[in-house]
Amino acid sequence: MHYSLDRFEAHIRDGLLAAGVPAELIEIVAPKPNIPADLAFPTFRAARALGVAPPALAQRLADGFVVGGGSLIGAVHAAGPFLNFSLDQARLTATVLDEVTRLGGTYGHDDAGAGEVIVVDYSAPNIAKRMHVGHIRSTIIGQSVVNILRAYGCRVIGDNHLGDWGKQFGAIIAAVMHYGEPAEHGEAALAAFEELYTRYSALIKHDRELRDEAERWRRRLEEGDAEALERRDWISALVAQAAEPNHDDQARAWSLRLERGDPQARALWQRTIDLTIEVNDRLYRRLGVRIDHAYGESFYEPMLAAVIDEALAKGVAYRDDAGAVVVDELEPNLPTFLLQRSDGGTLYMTRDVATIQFRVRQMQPTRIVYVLGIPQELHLRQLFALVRAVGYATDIELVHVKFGTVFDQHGQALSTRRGNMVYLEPLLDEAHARALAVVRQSSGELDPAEQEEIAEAVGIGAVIYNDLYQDPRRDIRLDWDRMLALDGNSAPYIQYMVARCRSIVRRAAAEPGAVADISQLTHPSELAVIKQLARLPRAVREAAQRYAPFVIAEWCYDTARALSALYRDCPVLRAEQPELRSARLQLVAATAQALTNGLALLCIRAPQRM
RNA sequence: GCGGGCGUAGCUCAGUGGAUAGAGCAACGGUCUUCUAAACCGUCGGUCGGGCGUUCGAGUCGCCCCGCCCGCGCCA
Repeated sequence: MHYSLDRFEAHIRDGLLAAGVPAELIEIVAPKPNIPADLAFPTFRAARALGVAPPALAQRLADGFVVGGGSLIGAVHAAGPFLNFSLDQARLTATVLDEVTRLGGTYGHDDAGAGEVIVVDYSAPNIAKRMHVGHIRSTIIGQSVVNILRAYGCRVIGDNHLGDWGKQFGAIIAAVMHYGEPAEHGEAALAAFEELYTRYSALIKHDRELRDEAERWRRRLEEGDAEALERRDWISALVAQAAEPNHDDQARAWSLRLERGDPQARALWQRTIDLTIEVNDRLYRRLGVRIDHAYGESFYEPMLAAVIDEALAKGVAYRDDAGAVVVDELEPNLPTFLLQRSDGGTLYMTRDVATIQFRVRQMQPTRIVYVLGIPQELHLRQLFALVRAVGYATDIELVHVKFGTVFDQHGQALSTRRGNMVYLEPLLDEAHARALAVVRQSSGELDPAEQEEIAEAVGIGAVIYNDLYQDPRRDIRLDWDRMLALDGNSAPYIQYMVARCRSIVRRAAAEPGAVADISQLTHPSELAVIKQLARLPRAVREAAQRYAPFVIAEWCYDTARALSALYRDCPVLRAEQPELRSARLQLVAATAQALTNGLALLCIRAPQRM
């Protein structure tokens, strides 16, 4: 795909080559915004190689630069050691408006990623739990990365690696066996499951404390401690009690029974999966999230034995005295980890290895991208090292798109037990409610159903944008006002600008228009918007290469700001000339289109009215 | 201890070797008889955590410190 700025850069490169600058010394950069140029060639390196002073070289190149016919280069001038290039504004305007109008919803999209097949692993909520603010990160960042990679031309397969297996699920079954199955429906049922899980975890913790205490006394007894000797009988009873199968053992036992197909365990397991998916789907729809597959950890159970055997056979892992399968010293400074528990049960790691093997066989990806939190970094490093060592994914790029942790307003980790957990559904409802209050105030004339629709797009857009507008590696401290902000650098600001454009276009449609004369678009505010539109394709490429939705968010925000200057400076419907009015109308329509495309990559909808 | 991340305006953040380091929020002051005031304009605000180095050029790269966060075998 060759967009206008690509041709501009190509023309500059050709001109420099023709002037005798060797290709390897040509470096074209975007100047700082305060420099009155669109692209620049810093001559330092070339000047040194050619044995002249940089300003002299810049001047010589500027004097002799040949601009071909039809070129997008408007002006070339030396500024000290820099050779600055400005766009031919009339040609740029014509080209960009043509591109946006012609491509519509695919303006900004590319074919540079063609040939890539990328599996993106994201969202991955746990079964029998509600999604909370922590999950929104993987879900939203993941979906946006998927959208961006698709726009880049890659074939993308999204997979929701549900947490539906392992000892954690064994604990849920054990808890249900202990307390009985919740009778509630929907989200309330998930909350009830969480409650059981939390209570059961407390029992496990209590058992562990008991075991520790028994161990302490046993040791004191061994050492001939006087008090211990006196309480000998009590201690042996304590030790015996601690040695009994406890709640943790039961959780592990249930995870094993589940793995081995126990009908009772499987039936309960299936019910909770169905329940969780039903509840989560509603949230996904609100967030504009669609994930192609949801195989889940359980799907890989039949492949695990072979994975373990192969790791053992290849000498990458060994079985220790207790029966656990250990992976050791794959790389310097890479901590040892397990592939199988000593009781024969499998682990997160085991299933992740099988998952890679399956994806490679089934989907033949060129890349697998994990959208996972920073705390999982070590796990992924171990996983990647292991599959390389076993030879499962030798020529496949394995990528960790990482993001920081969400903390509460005091910097404390979110936890159900602390009572500071923020769940996704109430968060979205709150965002909707706040947006609705503003809609009612400023768009009271619209009918209530449309007000609801706008509030949903705006409120949820605000929440999504809050998660996508910055580099995701930073930790986030929860701040409701910022998360639900409806002004400043926020989705509602951008949506509002789009709505203004559409309002103008709507009003204009009522009256007949003249033929547009886009050569009249010469106001600086008009040109600023046109240049912004020209930059979308580059933003898409950069975002795709960096897995960075915030690059798109930044483009949207800058474009919206440029638009607001246009709105201030250049009346559209009351333009001085009918031909100018039509030209501005075309520009405004193109801007709304490009912004809508950008927001779509972020899973944010742009309402017609606000 | 080892490994990873972060440190830029009061707060939240851009800035991926180039020119005078930029936004938003907050604060203060202005702008609705004129295409939507969820907006716009202005003011205030910086030893880029500290040091040394590499380079024609460092917020950006390397090394050493300081501070905060995270992770490091039978959870996921």
